[in-house]
Amino acid sequence: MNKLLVLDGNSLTYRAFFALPPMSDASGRNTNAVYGFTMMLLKLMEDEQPTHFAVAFDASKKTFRHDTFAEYKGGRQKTPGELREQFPLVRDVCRAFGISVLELDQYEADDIIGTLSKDESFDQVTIVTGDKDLLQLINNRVTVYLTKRGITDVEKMNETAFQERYEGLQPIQMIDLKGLMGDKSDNIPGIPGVGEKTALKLISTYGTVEALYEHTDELKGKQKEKVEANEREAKMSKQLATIYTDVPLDVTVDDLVFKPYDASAVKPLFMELQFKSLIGKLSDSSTEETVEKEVRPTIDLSDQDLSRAVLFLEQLHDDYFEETIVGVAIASDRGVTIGDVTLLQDERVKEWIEDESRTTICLDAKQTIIQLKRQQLSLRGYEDLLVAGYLLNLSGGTSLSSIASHFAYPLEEDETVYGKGAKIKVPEENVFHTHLAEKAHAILTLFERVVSELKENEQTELYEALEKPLVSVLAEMEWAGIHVNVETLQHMETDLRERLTALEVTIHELAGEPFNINSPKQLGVVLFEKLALPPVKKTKTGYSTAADVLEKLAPLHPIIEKIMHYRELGKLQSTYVEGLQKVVKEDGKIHTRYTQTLTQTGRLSSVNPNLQNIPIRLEEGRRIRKAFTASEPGWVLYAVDYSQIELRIMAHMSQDEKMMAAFLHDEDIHTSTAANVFKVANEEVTSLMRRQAKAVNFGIIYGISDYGLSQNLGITRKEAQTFIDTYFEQFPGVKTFMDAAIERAREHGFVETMLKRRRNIPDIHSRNFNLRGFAERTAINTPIQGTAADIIKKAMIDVDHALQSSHLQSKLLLQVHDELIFEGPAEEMEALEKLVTDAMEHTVTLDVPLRADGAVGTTWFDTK
DNA sequence: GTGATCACG
DNA sequence: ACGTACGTGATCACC
Repeated sequence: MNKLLVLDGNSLTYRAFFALPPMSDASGRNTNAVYGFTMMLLKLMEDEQPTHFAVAFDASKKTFRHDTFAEYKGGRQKTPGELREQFPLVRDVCRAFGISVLELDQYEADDIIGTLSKDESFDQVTIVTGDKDLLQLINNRVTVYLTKRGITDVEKMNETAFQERYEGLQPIQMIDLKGLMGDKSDNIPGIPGVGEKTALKLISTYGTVEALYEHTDELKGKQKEKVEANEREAKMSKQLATIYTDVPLDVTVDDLVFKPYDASAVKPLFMELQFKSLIGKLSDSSTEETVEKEVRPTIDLSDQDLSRAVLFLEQLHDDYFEETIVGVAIASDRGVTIGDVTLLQDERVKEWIEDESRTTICLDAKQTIIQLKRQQLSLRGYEDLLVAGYLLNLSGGTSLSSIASHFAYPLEEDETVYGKGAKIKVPEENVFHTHLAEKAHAILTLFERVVSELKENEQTELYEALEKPLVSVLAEMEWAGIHVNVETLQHMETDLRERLTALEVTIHELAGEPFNINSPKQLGVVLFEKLALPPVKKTKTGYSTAADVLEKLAPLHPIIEKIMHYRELGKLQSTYVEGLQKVVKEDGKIHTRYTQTLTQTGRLSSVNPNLQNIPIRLEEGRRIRKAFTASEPGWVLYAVDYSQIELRIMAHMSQDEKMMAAFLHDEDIHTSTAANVFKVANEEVTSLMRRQAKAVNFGIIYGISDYGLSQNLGITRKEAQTFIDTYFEQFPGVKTFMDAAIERAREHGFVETMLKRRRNIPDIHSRNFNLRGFAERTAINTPIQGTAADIIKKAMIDVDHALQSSHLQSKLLLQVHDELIFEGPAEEMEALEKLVTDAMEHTVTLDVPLRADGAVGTTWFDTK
């Protein structure tokens, strides 16, 4: 059986050139496109095992198509010199493998491929290209492999796949489709205003362009006009798109026979091109022993140009306290060096990393700093692509791939290279090293682009003075960790286990049967079917058994109270008592990781474990905090939080007179709000009035609605609405501020914080009531929550500077949104308290004062 | 992997 | 009439 493999040389070389970072050989020739093409070649030879093999190239001069249409392929970007000079090398590689190189004056590679594909001496023909035009050649003998993103990945298109993609059309109808829709990249005009959708419809109705023009009387309106006015263009476009299959090739089938290649013929060329890692892939096993394992550095580490270069440390999972480094990439304008973790111990590399006079561009500087610390290396001058990209508030989150796609930079997904889930692994060396090189090069290129977009947004200072310096502050906090007394947790575990077992027995007795209390489904059946309690609320999947529902049911059955208690203790046990013990490291500490590039508002988040949601509201849970202590004998903890920071920001931003006055007079804000809303003196405010005013104040920050407030206070919507109306009457500045925030979002499509942090709010114009309502509340909440985040971040940097220039040993350990937790020698506490509260209260100046309150304790529990 | 629940600011 | 409070992460059950 004859099997022909034919490659579109131009298309694949172009693809490789743009997909790979620059590479060069010893004599300075560019080789990235040759390298990519060669990888593809090796893979195809192995996968396809062809009996015949050819690579077709475009003739460099004009083709017969230009006689038909002078502007054919007009408006194309000139081929860059760095690419043009690589074509001869690509041909050399083909010849070295014994593959026929075909090109012919006046014809394009497409036509040569078309002609070969029609030769019935081949039982099977496989065409590899990035050009969809070639799909017209598909039939039961001919398959087209289209290149996808990346180098060696292809999409295999046979008749079935084609019809699936093009709604039942025959492959040959591709030319009719092109006739109508044209092709921008080849400058084929088609019919203006007709795109893929319309073209597909017309061709599936009439079959061909010619048939369409015999039935134009069946068309209507604008479409009829457009089609009729462009008959000449459509027919010419079809002609241009038609691949010519009678090229006078002077090769015979026998000329194309492909035999196992002679590795000794290829090896010298690979040596010359410095494709050392590819030599190992050649089929002759005798060559393998001579291959050096390491990828040869293409850049010189002592080079001056490395004053700004990328250092990228690859991990398979994100926990940089646990994960090993699986690969290292160093990239500059001069090229890329790839290695494994041992590269970091190379003396030249070490010196380079620790050189304070230079800047290291990182994808994730905090990850890099911590991983280097684990290797006893320290990194000072850094840039952080993810942190910078985060500030652009791109849709789809912050990642290398989202930043790449924002700038239309092609990059293979990690998932395609490493796999996902349980099967995630480092692929074979070539694929892996290519991917590392691509990523490192992407980081280098994208960083500059992000920086210039930040400048356009006036966010340069936000990055330079806030987010960037915060990275190393967070790294220090994470590295320090917080000490946990595991014995305390063990005692709680035993105690809770007994109480949970007892509760479980009681609940099963009350239910009359054993069931899994932790299963909302089973619990729903017991409560609402067996015990016939009234279902208050439903979820998508069934009855709701959430806390607010249980609260309403509590008076109806004694089991409810037990379940509520069981839930409370169960949560403490599994999430905190057991969960925290699992993440205590050998040093007796917990090292959380802060995510600086996740939230939509600018807050941090904390993972593995989350130390920003340690219980405090309920006494039972609050005891968890007894396990958190200082790390040295004689040291204590100090916790300090901003008092009402969000409402103070609201007062400042809204300039509401009454609200500002309350803070300027240092009044209790909820009492003051209550006095205004209920129109009584401050002294006459009852605890119920204060509680309700507090709920209204929270509602204000969240972008209030009558429904939300009524749910929170357990009152009717009407009553809630009355509260809101009275509130806005008393605080008209707040109302004006809220309306203005929504208006700003409508006008600009985004809202901003005090320090120019941005959040895009596309849904503000939605016709969907829900989405729009949500967007409006976001427009109100984000500037407030986000400004609070700006302020505490700035305070952290100020505190860090103040501590560094002091004689104090105290360290910042944790941040919990509006609260900072420190540890230090007991005798330092007075000085620390002064230094910290001073920095926090004066890091920015608002039109109302900022207040920070703190307390010292031997455990976190005691800092109250 | 998703949804429900609940811990925090 | 519509059906929500803003922002997170961990655990469990269940498909």
